Amino acid sequence: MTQDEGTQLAELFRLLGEPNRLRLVAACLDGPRSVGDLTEEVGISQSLVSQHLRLLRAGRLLKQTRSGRNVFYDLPDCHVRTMLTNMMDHVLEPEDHSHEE
Amino acid sequence: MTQDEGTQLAELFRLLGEPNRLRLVAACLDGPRSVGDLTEEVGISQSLVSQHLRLLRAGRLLKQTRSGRNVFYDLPDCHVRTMLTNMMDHVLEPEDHSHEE
DNA sequence: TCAACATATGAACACATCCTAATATGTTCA
DNA sequence: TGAACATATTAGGATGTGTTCATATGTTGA
Repeated sequence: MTQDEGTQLAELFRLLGEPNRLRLVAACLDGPRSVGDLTEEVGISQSLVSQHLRLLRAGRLLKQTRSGRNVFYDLPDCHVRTMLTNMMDHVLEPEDHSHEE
Repeated sequence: MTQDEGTQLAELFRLLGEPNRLRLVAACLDGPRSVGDLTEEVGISQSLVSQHLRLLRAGRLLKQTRSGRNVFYDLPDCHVRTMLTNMMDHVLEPEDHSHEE
């Protein structure tokens, strides 16, 4: 892992390292969600949702699509979707301690 | 993903979301490293290395083993190792944009 | 065009975080 | 025991981050 790769990778983790932001991303894993839906689902203020969505957009973890009055957020491509899904699965799967030292 | 799982998972990502810490963990993926080795490999002060190692220990991403004057850091079990290795692989693998919208 | 809705932005504050410098703790060997 | 080495801790300052409140922008339908 080069110095630069490390910095980029850390930036990705940093974005996912805030509970509200992680929930926003997780909520989009099953398909596009409007800001209103996300606000309700995550249970924080609309303003705060928007602030976090801006960061996630800037980090290319979510993309924005307007449809009428609503703006929908979704993962930008299948690579990111696969990566995040796998990361979630790995981290959330029940731990097997049988091989611990 | 429950509220609580989200918080725990975010905490893991937060720890990996700092470049120096991420490099410390990455440096341990190939096997135990002494604090001295890590200090040299990551290129930051010994004090700072220790500070970050403490956080990684607290978050159970690394475990500590003393051997004489040296203290070695290593991943605590194969689950964590597998998880981190996969995460690195996924994130660092060259992106395939052919299916982007 | 105007009101109502949906989302985004800007400013400000409290708090967390990273870092450095100095020092403490623990270990080995003479 | 004491000097030298290896690692950990503490305190402090600078900077960053999450949040709220107020307000701006963009969109629809009457």
